[in-house]
Formats: sequence, structure tokens, C-alpha cells
Amino acid sequence: MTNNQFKRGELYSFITGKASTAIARRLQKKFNSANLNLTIEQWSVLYHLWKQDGISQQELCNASYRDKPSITRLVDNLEKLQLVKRVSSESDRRMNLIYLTKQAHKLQEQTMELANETLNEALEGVSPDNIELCREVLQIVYDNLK
Amino acid sequence: MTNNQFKRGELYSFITGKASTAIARRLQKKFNSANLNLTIEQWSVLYHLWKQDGISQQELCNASYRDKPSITRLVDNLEKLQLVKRVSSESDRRMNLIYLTKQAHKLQEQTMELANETLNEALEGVSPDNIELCREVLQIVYDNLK
DNA sequence: TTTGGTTAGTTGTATAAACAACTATATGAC
DNA sequence: GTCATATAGTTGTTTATACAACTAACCAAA
Repeated sequence: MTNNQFKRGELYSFITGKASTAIARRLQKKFNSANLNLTIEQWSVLYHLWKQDGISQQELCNASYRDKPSITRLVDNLEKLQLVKRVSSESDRRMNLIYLTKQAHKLQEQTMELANETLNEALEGVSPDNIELCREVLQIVYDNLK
Repeated sequence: MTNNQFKRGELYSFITGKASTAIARRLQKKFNSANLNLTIEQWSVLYHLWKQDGISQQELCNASYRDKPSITRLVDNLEKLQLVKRVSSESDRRMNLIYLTKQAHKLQEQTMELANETLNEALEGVSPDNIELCREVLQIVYDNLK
């Protein structure tokens, strides 16, 4: 019984923590080695803005699965680093539209390359089919819980 | 090129964040609903102590993939909650051996049941074979990066 | 037994997440 | 138009993580 519980627990630990934190740490170390003064969380916000610039903080919340205070503070820090600018929306003055600076645009290519590099290292020895299957399982997990 | 980068990025987000944080959040909500005044991180430390009581903080670091300051503070908070006690080792006075309290032992069954419940909800609709395959992929990812 | 290096743990500081309480703006019913 | 309600964002507080610098204890070579 207890034994069985711990078997599930091992499964739990694989799904929740180990692999994902290992990837994040590896990428963070690559950023640090490249003297990019940027956290993975800040990068993940830039990532959404590279896809679509000038979206609101609320849209950043939805895209990055964070709550509003988290985005407020991430945008605060990104503004301090002069990587984004808050621009009050003309049509709805409650909204801040977040725009990338020139400096942030310059970061895209280098950081995405480091992210791809990290992913290649992480998935070495895993077949494309198994990568896709794993991705599908994780998507189902997310959909089951959201 | 940029397009290709973003395809990898999507894969990246699945592996790193969404599924695992969704599971952790769901379990935390179950703890809160049950009026268990306990964070997932605190629970994960108790989890290792349920397997083996009286291990050192360093062993907790290794088991839970955290650095020493993280464990120091988690043990601080668990001590405040009267769930563990630090006992200085007789054989090596540098070491603290961490022991569960009676109260912590009582939490095991209930919290493991909630964890199993969460895992069942998360993996609904995923075949055992695919669960195992996904677990193996995540193990390889971890081994590749550690 | 002294010295130098290693290991276990703590403390300081910065960043981030979760939750609650708050302000300001917009919107819809009347 | 006024008022209730909803939405966008901010602020305060607690907990957690990462990294660096630190103390205390151990250990081994001289």
C-alpha cells in the first residue's frame, strides 16, 4: 500500500519536476555564460512578444500561464533592463500595451539559438516519434487539469 | 528560420512548463481545500522523509534536487510548522539529521491520497504504455542534462 | 599539532510565484 | 446620466529558488 503510493510518487516526480527544471537550469546557465543578464522567466515573456509585439499584460498572462501580479513584476524588471516599454492603450486606458525595445529585438536570435541548443542536448537519444508522443501526453495532462 | 525557431519553442514550453506546473497547482489546491497548511515544496521534503527518516540536509538536497540554502529554509519552515526537528548528529557535528514529528507522520496517508488523485486526473485518457514511455523520455532528458 | 583543503549548514540578496486587497477605467441596466 | 459590476493593472505579504559569501567542523599531510 505505502509501497504502491511511493511508486506513484516516483511517477509524479518525473512528470512534475526533474526534467523541466533541468532544462530551465541548463538554459539559464547558457544565458549566464553568454553574459546575457536575463532570467528564463524574463526570456519567456520576451518570447511571446517576439511572436506578437504590443500585446497587453493580460494577454501576456494568458500566453504565459502567469497571474497578473507576476506579469506586472516581470514587466517591471524588463522595463528596468530597458527591454520593453509600457504604452497606455488609446482605446482602453486601463490597458498597458507592451512593446519590445530595439535592444530586445537584438536578443531574439542569440537566445533562441541557445534554447534550441538546450533542447537538442536534452532530447539527445530520443527518437522524433517518442518526442512527439511525449509532447502529446504532456498536452493531454495540461488539458485535463486546466 | 524564425518560424522553425518558434516550432522548437512550442516543444520547449511543453517540456518545461505547462504540464508540470498544472499538476503542482492542482495538488496545491487540493491541499488548500483540505485545510492542510502545507506547500507542495514542503510536502516534497516530507515525501523523502517518509521514505527514510532522519537523513541529513545534504541528503535531502540530493534527493530533492535543491541546493543547500533552499533546504535550509524549507527545513526552517517545516520546523516552524512543527513537522520536523533538526537533531545534531553525534558522529559528525556538522550535520543535522532531520526527523519527522508525530504530526508529520499523520499527514502521510491523506496527502499521498491527494497526490494519487491528482495524478489520476492528470493522466486520464493516457494509456499505461504511453505513460511509461513519457516517463522514460523525461528520465532520458534528466540524465542528459544532469 | 598545525596547516590547508573539504564538507555541512547558514545568511544575504535578487528574482519569481501565489494569493488577497486595492485603484482606475470601462460597460451595461435602469 | 447614474450606479452596479466587471476588467486591467498594482501593491503587500509569504514562500521558494539561485548564487555568493560566510562559519563551523572534519580530515589528512607535513
